[in-house]
Amino acid sequence: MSSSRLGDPDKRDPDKHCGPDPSLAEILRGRGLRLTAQRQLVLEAVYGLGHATPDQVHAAVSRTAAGVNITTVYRTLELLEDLGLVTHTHLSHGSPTYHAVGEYQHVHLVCRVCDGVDEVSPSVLDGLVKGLESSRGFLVDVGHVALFGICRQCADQPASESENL
Amino acid sequence: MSSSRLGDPDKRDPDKHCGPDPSLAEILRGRGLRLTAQRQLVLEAVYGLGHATPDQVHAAVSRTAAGVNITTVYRTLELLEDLGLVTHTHLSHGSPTYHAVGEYQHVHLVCRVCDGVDEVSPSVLDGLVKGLESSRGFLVDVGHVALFGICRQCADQPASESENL
DNA sequence: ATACGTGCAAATTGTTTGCATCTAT
DNA sequence: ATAGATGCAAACAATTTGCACGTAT
Repeated sequence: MSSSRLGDPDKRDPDKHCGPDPSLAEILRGRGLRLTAQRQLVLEAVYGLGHATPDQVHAAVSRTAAGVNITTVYRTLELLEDLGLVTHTHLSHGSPTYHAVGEYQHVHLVCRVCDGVDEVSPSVLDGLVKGLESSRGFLVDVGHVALFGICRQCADQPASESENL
Repeated sequence: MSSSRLGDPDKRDPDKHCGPDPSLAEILRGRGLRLTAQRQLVLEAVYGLGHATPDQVHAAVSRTAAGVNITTVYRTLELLEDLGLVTHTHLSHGSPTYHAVGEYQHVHLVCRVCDGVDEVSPSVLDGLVKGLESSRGFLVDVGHVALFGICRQCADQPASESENL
């Protein structure tokens, strides 16, 4: 509890993400909310991790500034989602996966066998999206698509030696 | 709640599901496992419900035969999944959703606003599936696709009066 | 008769809530 | 100075596990 060097927005590549970190303050201010070290850290963690569970975000944040409570991570993720800076999806079991909005969009390919998560361009969905929009009026949230199945490696293997991670 | 008519495989439309209920016994036997009332009930519940959480399955089973423990439902769902009779996906938050394998395939359209779940034919995915298979060698599990977005009704509305279910 | 299955309760794990304290503004 | 934010602990909810009893085979 000495002087924690928390107020450090650009610990990582500033141009690595399109998310406007500097504007976080403005967005918060606009709502009468406060800019805190924790909020910057959580947002940075989401940017840096690509996609991560609350627990993983907490771990990442803790690496930089120990003492940040998991409760705060939950609350902050919820807030950031409310602010439109991040969203979450459910890749496989358990905890939700958060990722930055505005981050380059990608579709998740989750392998049922090895649990690996791959990413592809959302353009693969173009046809599908148009089809559903015209036939059902359903607007697909391209940024949140997760497709489950079997990846090439696991499909090739005899399905028995998939014990290794 | 007197004599529980447990051993009753076709309480519902026998041709409503392609899942071979009668063969459950054989499948179990083949593995040295036992056919029990609970297992039949859980399987029937999944067939009847279309897709449901463990809790909903438990409720449905309890309606027919009170006293079946939620623990057993969990264990049985896991077993049935292992046997290849059911699978689960994650539609929105929380608990997983189980549904029968072999059931007519369908793609879920989950509305972020009203939380409604719609279904469409997997044929809408044909192009996508082929594309991913050739480009990535990824075999999409068509039966487990959930697409999130906004349904027609919610898209039309001014986004404020979406309070009604 | 015997091993598998079930129910019950306790243990885990993930997430939320209440409240006193702390701090950005 | 003051309302909002955080940390801590307790409350919750969902799922899993251990174990003695029950039952399909």
